[in-house]
Amino acid sequence: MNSQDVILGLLLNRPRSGYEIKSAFEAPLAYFFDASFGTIYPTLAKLEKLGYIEKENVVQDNRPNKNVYSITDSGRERFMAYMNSPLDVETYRSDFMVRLFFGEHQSREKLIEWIRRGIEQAKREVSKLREERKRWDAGMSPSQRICADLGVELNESKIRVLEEGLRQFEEQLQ
Amino acid sequence: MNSQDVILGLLLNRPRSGYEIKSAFEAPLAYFFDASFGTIYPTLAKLEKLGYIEKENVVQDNRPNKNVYSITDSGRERFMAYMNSPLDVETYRSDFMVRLFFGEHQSREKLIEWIRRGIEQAKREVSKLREERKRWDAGMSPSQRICADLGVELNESKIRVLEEGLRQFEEQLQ
DNA sequence: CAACCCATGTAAATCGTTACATGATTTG
DNA sequence: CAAATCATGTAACGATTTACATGGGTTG
Repeated sequence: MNSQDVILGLLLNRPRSGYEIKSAFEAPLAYFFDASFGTIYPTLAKLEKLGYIEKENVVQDNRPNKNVYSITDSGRERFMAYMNSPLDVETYRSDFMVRLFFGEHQSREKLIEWIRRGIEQAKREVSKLREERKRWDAGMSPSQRICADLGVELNESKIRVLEEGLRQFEEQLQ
Repeated sequence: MNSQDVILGLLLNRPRSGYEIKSAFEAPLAYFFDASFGTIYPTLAKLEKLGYIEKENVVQDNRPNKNVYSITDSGRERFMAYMNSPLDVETYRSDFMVRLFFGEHQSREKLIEWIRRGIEQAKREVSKLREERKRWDAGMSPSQRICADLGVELNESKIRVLEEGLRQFEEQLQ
């Protein structure tokens, strides 16, 4: 899976501009894949060159003009080939957890501080995801609802584990 | 955070060869960061050139010789600078979840099949992590235990959410 | 009028994966 | 004797981030 596959998937629903694709990377999709403008625009150019999408320039009155891309039959085929290809292995990359892993090389106070911040951060994330989940709920497919739920659940797991860890660190301080 | 930081962290405990570093990427660390030989060896060469680590060639009888690297004072400083630098944002990249997100473009049967496999996969992962957690438990620091617990918990969350999703899909089939 | 949103792109640099290349030793 | 483990590296390629560059329109 790469940005090509995901962008084709987004264009399968409806034509979009690069800017609109960027804003489609919100929860719940953003939780599992994200791309910046520096990826999106070159990828659109490449997909067009490959014949998977077509560009149409749309003139707007009150806003800058935009290039709206739609998926072609060839693009649909390519997307379906991706959907049936072998799954990539999942990766969860966490600087925060790596630092915890190396926590022996920090003071207990600092570790406690880190964990507290991690908990706060995860709580903010849960609020954000729940809010977005409510906001998009009507338009979500059943499988998208699973994605949204997982985003929330993963963060809640994290909160539970960190709170339990924090409790143990604090006990040892007394 | 990048492979340089993580490798320095591993060398902080004890000197290791590239091959030994690779095998240090097991649970729970591997769950949050991983590196291949193609990353490890060039990174070691770079770290040595930068003066963060030192190479010693160790001759072995029954095995091929190896290059064992130890961290220098400069390397320790560099690692501590990393530990106190701003946190990178976490990324959870999941091909599986992205395909679920685009699930509208698949048959319900296929989706059910996918979700079942996802559940099985997560269960295998839980077994593996629990086993490794038991195996390393004695030698783990308190914060490493948090890492190990989180690996298990995240997978269990995933199993719960997928099982609930599966239930809903199956209901609709009847 | 400042800040923010809309809108598109490029270029350099970094980072990492995969495959290739090699070879000794041990274990079943 | 085959397979697995130990051991080190390179090279090509692909992917992505970050910063740069530009500029119109809207909103408070």
